[in-house]
Amino acid sequence: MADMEHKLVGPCTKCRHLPDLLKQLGQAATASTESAASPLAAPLDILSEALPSVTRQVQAGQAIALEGDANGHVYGVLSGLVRCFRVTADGRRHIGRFAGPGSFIGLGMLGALRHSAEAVERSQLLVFRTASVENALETNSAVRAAVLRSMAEELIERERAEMRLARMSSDQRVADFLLEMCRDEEPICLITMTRADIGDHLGVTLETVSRALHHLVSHGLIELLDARHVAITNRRGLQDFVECDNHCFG
Amino acid sequence: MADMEHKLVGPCTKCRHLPDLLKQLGQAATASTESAASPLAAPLDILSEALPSVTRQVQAGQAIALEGDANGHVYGVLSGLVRCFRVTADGRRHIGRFAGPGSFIGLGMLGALRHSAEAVERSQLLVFRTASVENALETNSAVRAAVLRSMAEELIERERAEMRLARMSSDQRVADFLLEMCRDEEPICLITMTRADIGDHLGVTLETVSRALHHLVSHGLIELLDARHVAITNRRGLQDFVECDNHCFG
DNA sequence: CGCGCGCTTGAGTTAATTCAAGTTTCGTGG
DNA sequence: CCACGAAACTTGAATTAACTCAAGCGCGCG
Repeated sequence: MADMEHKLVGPCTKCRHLPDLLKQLGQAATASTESAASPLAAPLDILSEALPSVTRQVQAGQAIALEGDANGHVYGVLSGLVRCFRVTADGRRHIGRFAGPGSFIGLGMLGALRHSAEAVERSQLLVFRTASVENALETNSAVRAAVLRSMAEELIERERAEMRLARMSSDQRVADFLLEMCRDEEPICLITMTRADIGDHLGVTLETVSRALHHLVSHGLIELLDARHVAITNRRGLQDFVECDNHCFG
Repeated sequence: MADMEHKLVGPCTKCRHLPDLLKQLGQAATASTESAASPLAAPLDILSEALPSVTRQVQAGQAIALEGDANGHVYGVLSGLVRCFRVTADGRRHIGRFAGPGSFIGLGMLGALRHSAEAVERSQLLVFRTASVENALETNSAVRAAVLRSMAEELIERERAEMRLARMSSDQRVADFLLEMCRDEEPICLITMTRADIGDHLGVTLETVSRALHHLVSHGLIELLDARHVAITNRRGLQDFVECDNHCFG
């Protein structure tokens, strides 16, 4: 308790007590403002302007869609986080991706949804009709570009995940996952999913995720403020570790 | 040239000596003719009719494109097999996919190619200019549908690969891989890639691939006629094994 | 304040790897 | 056409990374 105190403050409740650590890591909060002026409008913005949609609010843990659904909806994530997963015949779960703000679920689904979707945390969704998206694909050049771009981005995301699964040690998988989740400069990152979620995404057990996180801590690459708050204290080191040969420490 | 001649007779040189096994497995050679009447024209056919292209012949082992290429080409595989791979900083290779007839390489590449490509066996390619594909996307509805369909199919392929990597034992990975490679009814299948290729695709070592194949043999699911010729003697059993809980035999 | 879920940590086990021969297959040149 | 060498494949033995099982802790929620 007492030793936690100096760690607590920032974007969220916990982080508010940590201005020193923030400064020490030297990331200006103002740096993020420039990203607002994006060169290309975000695909989700384009779709929401061009097409009719309804917003939907879902609570943490709530189901959004089920694998096999052919109800003809495409979802855009406005805020929060959604896990997209499948369950195997023997009951194990694989989380194919975590869809954060700006991501789509159900694009190019070719008939039926291939993953179930649940909110990891409270999330806001934009719901489109698949038919209207497909229609706009024919008539609206901006929508076309947005959809193609999103699909290509999803492909890139999957390729990264594949590389992790095929070629990395558990420690490296967790390290790479952290880098993917905490893409912005902000060094303190709130991990809203559980260890089991992370494990089911990375193809390892939840115990292994826990151990890997602590390995990263003990090598000075990250700090765990509490179970859900990770400070990336050495981003460069993390990146090197992911790309490096010796997969696991000591 | 002359050595091509004898290949036109049957599926392959080796298989000609195995008519009894073929009959025994009871797959009528005529069954495959119906697939010629496809409901939708194949994406590659559509592109080749709508766009200018040049054909390119590549020998086994020959490089087709390099990761990072921004030379603006999209490749369609007419015949043969192409491995699409990356090499990590420490020199290990990951084969993201094997592109067979009908597959595209470089669609939706968003700037630069994300994988190098090499022919596994002698292959025929159709080479398009990326710019002309992108142009047709705007003006040609059939091309649009074909490209979207191909991208969606690639996504499905990757998802299957991901599931394998994340959730299957080495025996199951190899079993599922065989099912993916030998999709047609034809029970005897020529595997043109090496064990190392398969291993680099499935995220296991080449020794493990070899062992897994022999496990499958000893459980009566497949037969190895020689190193490269696999007979799927129990397709249903293979499928069950892939979906089943007990990942590995004995 | 207590209960439950999520997280951590340890000990023993196992699947897959690494290393190391040995064998087969294939292509090439004599 | 055969012999040779290289590449691919197989198989075994020892090692190790990750898993399973199990216990204990801590935080948050009712």
